[in-house]
Amino acid sequence: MKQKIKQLIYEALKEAHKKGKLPSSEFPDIQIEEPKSQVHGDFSTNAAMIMASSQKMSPRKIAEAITGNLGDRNQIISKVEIAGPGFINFYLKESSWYPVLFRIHEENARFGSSNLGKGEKIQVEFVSSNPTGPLHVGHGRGAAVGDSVGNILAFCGYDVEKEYYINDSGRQINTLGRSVFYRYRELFGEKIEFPATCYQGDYIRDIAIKIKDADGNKFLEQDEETAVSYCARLAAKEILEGIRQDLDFFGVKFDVWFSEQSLYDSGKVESVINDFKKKEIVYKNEGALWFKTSDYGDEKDRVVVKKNGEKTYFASDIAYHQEKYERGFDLVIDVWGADHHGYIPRLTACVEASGKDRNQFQVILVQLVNLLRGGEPVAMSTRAGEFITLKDVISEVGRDAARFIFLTRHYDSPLDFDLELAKKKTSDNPVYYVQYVHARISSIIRKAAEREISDIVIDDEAIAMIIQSEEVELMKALARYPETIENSAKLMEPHRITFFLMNLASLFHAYYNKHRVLTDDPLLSRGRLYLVAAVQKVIRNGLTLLGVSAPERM
RNA sequence: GCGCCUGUAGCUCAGAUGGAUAGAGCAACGGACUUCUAAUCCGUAGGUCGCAGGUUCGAAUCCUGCCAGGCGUACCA
Repeated sequence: MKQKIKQLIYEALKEAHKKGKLPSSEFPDIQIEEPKSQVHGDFSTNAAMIMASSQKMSPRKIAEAITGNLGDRNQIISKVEIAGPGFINFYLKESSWYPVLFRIHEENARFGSSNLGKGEKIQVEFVSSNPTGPLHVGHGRGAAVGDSVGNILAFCGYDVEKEYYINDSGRQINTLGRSVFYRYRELFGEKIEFPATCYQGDYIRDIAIKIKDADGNKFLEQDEETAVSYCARLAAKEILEGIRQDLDFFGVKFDVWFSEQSLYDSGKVESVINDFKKKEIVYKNEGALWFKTSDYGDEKDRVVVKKNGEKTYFASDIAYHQEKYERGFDLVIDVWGADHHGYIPRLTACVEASGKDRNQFQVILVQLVNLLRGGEPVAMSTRAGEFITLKDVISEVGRDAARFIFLTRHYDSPLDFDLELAKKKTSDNPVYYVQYVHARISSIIRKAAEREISDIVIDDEAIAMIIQSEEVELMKALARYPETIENSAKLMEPHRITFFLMNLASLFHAYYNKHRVLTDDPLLSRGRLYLVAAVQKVIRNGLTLLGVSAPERM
């Protein structure tokens, strides 16, 4: 709709110039806005004000030249006025919104999709939690954001792959193995002072018990290194399986599970380091090998190989990100917890060193989640192994509520997640508010079927019945959906969709309370049913992008 | 110290690329179910957009400085 108005204005500008009303034929990019207040029309433009200096005319004179030459072939405008310093306000006819409804019914689940991405290959990597313990709430937020961003980008014509990076190599895995091994020995009555650096959670003991049940005391007789390494492999596999299940439970699916260890096994890490040596962007100092990340804007250089010969986590990260581009991605998006933000410059450096542009790499930093219960912080001590896992949260509040709440904030701001609030089935809880719209409309459609108006079809007479101001507001909101999706994709901000849905829901509930859809007048009923069914389709469409279900009944 | 993020109603937060009188929800108060689901709606009240300058027709939004909070600043992951 904005585009249509914009086009009309440009045509008017050309026309006015042809008639000699405007001296310059240079027309800048004008903006069409939806005024906050109804008294300023359905749309307004600042075109006249922007052009004041280039046309060397007063804004009001320019505005007159525009309005005087406005053509309206499709008869969508009911009134145009010039207001304030030179705004031009457009008032549209109710009927100008009807095509939006036609499109929604025709495109249904595809409404709002686009070819913005033109098939560009994007990888979204998220969660990527170490397989040393279960997922917690923070991972849940990352999962909800990453999954949804992936959905939205795919909807906008990008070729998206979702990936989970498994940190199954290095010291933390060794620590995991030792943790399990100590618990295992304890099971045979050995008194062990359990190191504070080891993982404390009960799940470690559970794995030890499994090993004991399967293999008995076999590992007590082997040398420690072999036993630890076995425990590590088994525990990591076990925990990763749990993570997969939790994510599945949360409705998050990955296209690829990528193993860090595989980068070592294939020699990729080694070859990247050699490559960097050849390019002389790494150097030796005090026995360690450093990457000159400061040449690429990092505040200082970073170690790739430690003095003791061990490779740092950064080493495999360099290899990993290079490998991503070799798979043909035009853009790589990493979703990280905000506490990792110091890592961005050094990874940007490695992307640039690999010959890629720095804007082919983007990081979404998701802020912390504070878990509350009834307004009080929930004690979370990883060290003592006392924490509420993502699985606990989902079991308690439900998948839909959890996912929706994670997306009710810009990822940039910290989120308070209140378990009591998330469980509440009232208007405090926005999920149900939105889902309720879907259920209510489903109910209306069922009732309509009983009255044998099962086919939601439309004709000119029926649709012409849609004239109430609440109905126009609904249509205006629906018309905004495609641009909401587009902005959400461009900025990678799923919460824009969440807020759109809450707003649409609010308009619908108000309408529902004021007007009946099914009335004694069949024509009116058909028209309203058509409108309401469009609302339902858009609600379902949006919820799907967020990974939330759209129930028929509640 | 340096870097990143945040500061908008009592609380939790929206306000992309500057637009007209800054918006929701919760909490408070008062109303609406013989009618398609009251998990809903309507109304009232609530503001120095952290502070101070600057840019311009016009600033919550852009620039500078300051204040407050969070996070980071490892040969940890």
